[in-house]
This record gives sequence, C-alpha cells and structure tokens, in this order.
Amino acid sequence: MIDIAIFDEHKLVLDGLSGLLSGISDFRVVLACDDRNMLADKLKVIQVHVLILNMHDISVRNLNLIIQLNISNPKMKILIVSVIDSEDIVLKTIKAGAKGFLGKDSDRNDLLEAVYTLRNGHDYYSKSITHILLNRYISNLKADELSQNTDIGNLSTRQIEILKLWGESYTNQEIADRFFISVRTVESHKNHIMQKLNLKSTVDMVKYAIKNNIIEI
Amino acid sequence: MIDIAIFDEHKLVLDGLSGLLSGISDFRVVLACDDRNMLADKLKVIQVHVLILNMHDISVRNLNLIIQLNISNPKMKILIVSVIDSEDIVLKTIKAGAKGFLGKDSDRNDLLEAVYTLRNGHDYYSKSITHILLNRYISNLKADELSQNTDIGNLSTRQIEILKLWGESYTNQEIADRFFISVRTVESHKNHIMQKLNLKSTVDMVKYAIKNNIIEI
DNA sequence: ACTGCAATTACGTGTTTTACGTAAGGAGGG
DNA sequence: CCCTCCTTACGTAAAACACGTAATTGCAGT
Repeated sequence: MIDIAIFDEHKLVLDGLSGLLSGISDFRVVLACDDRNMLADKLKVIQVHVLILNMHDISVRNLNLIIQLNISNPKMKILIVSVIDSEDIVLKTIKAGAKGFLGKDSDRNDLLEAVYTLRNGHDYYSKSITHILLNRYISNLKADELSQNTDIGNLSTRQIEILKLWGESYTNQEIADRFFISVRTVESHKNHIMQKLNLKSTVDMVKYAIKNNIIEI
Repeated sequence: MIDIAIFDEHKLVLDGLSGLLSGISDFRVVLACDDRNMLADKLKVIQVHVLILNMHDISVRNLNLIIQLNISNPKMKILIVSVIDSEDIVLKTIKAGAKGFLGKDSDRNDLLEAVYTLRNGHDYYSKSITHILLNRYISNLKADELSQNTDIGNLSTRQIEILKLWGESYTNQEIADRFFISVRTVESHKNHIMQKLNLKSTVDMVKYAIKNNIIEI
C-alpha cells in the first residue's frame, strides 16, 4: 500500500489527478489539497510515501515549498507534474529535492510507474525530461573534453612543480626550501610562468592551474 | 539514402548486423569489414554517413580507433554497439567521439532508429545507457548542491563585492577607486574575509570564490 | 533606550610577493 | 658552434599581505 498526497492549486485538476490514481488497489490518496499552507500543516501530522505536486509555474515560492517539505518530511518523495519542462526548471526542481518529474508527454501509466518508482527509492523522469537532462549531460561531457586541451605542455617540469606547490598555498619560502633554491628563483619561475602564459595576475595563475588540473580546488 | 559501414571482428556477427539492416530501402551497407586496418584504409576512400562499430572489448586500441576515425572522417557518425555497458565504458566512448551507443537491451528497431537519429545529426543512446548517464548526471547535480552549501551568506555584501572584483584580477587600487575607498580599506576587507573564512592564503581565497560561484574560472 | 555585535572605514608597521630588468651556466637541437 | 630554453639568481621599486588597532555606523535583542 502506497500512501499518496496530492497538491494542486486548481481544484478541478486536483480532482482529475485523484481520479487517475483511484481504482489502483495499491494506492491510497490520503490527502488532496489545494492550499499551500494547509498542505504543510497536514503533512506535519500525516505521513505519506509520495507527494504529487502540480507546478503551474516554477516560482521561487514553489521551489521553496519543495525545499521546506524535504526538510520537514525527509522520507517523503516528491513527484513534480508540470507542463513546463524547460531545462532550467527541471534542474531547479531536482536541485530543490524533487525525486521525479512528469512532463506534458506523460500519461496515466507514466504517473503510476513514477509513483511506484519513487516509492521504491529511485528517481523517475519522463521521456521528454530525460532527453533534456541527457543532452545537457552529454554536452557537458564534451565541453569538459574540449576545455582540457590546453597548453600544460608548454610549462617546464620545474615550472609545474612550483605552480603546484604555490597552488596549494605554500609560500615562496617554503617552496624554495623544498627545492633547495633561493626565494628569488621561485619568484623568477613564477614570473616566467606568467610571461609564458600571458597572465596578468596571480589570480589568473590560480585559475589557469585549476583549469589544467595542475591543482585541485 | 543512408550509407552505412559496419565493423566487427567476428565475421558471423558482422553478417548478422548486415542482415538486420538489409531490406530497408533507405539503407545501403557500403562496407562490412572485419579488419581494423582495412577499415581505416577503406574509409579514406569511401564516404559513409554512419559507421556501426561493435565493441567486444573497450580497450585503449578501440577507443583510439574511434578518435582516429573521428579525425579522419569528421562528418561520419559513429554508433557503438556493445554488450558492455558499464558507466565508465560508455563515458569513454562518448568522450572519444562516438555519437550513439546501443546496449544489450537494444533490438533491431532500436538499431534502425539509432541510425536515423545519427544521420539527422543527433545523438542516440539506448535505454539502459540513458539510465546510466542520467543517474550519473543527477548524482552529480545533487553532489554539486551539497558542496554548494557553504557560508557565502556569512560574507557581507561589501566583502563579496571586493572578492568578486579581486577574483577578476583587479588590483587593490582599482577596487579602491571603484568604490571610492582607500587601498587600505580594501586590504582590510580582504583580511576580514580571510579571517572569517579561516583561509591561510590568497590562493585559498580564489579557490573559495570559485567553489562558491563568486567568480568564474 | 541601552547594549552588543558586526560591518565599514582606515592607518601603522613590518614582511612577503610581484613587476620588470638583467644575467650566468648548462642542456640540447640544428 | 650557435641558438634557444631551462634553471638559477639578483637589484630595485611597487604592490600586496599579516596583524593589530580603532572610530563610526547600523541593526538586533533586552
């Protein structure tokens, strides 16, 4: 038996969603609510497995609702239903803590499947959503690869050694001691690095080192 | 009409794959090859839209093949077919430049759909693969969120303003001019930031600012 | 209204780092 | 052998940093 709460500000839609879920012996809609405040209050008392949230708009208020409910009811899984399925929105709801998202291409079967999936502790995203997320992920992957083709090779090993230590907050003196060279030499190396890479400031040098995996954030 | 090349080291499987594609009037298998070197040679002469590569193992040699072919035939799309669908492998082939991946759950229809999709310039990943990629993406997203729960809020707006400009390689003097305050005050602000965040060096301050999205790399 | 705390401003003093130039000895390729 | 780059290092002046001190302001709690 899966206990479900439904929230929608439009009573008609709320009834419609309830209807879709009725008739399934496994499901029990224990709360159908069209008032934001009432929802939070009721959920302080009753426990449900899955909360279905229909988002007509993805406002800060709605996102905060997700965040708040996740804090107050950590075991409850939140399933977003929305006709809005822009990449940005989906990402925001996921970050806010939603465990599933049904886009406008979803039908009743998807809804049922989503509820089961969430109940079982997994995430569920409808096909249009997975497409969005996937494309973004892939392009991130590819972008990562591209940005990695930089000119670390132009730096000599000594220069990289210096940059590495300096990038981990060692002082020039500490670096000098480690390599048994003078502080002035360390400074020279850094100067040469800056010249070679055409960097204007040490801040830029940190960024460069991070971009090229010479140092870790 | 879509021109297709198929590569598989097992002749039997090669024939099987060819057979799956025959009978479709849109498709023309112009090359079916079981020799790695011959594949590269032939593809220097003939142009195909899609290359289907069956990867029995994902070795460095195979990954390099993908990379090389992508360089020599940039317009050709590479579709990987493999029973191996571990996360690591899929990521590696994508990074190497494959545009699609069919896992062991794929059937003939998926193959046809994948070829069409690649021909049209889009990526195609079978369901088992999308699951893998998506889960990874989502967990990345969530990890990002967690690591973002830091104490930006602890910094005052002025401190963030200073940090922001300094993080973009402005000198103290430039920052001072911008805010009509003295250089010493800018230094004070930076000192206070370092104290508040318990940072030992300016390098750490750059890292902090990057981690908290105060500055961009 | 009073108190306390943090934010913003700023300076003093001494140390470290950076900017820019110069330079010598060594390794390696043409 | 010559040229280039790497590594080493110094001189000098300016900028940044470390650490302490401190006045003014504004806001939150009692």
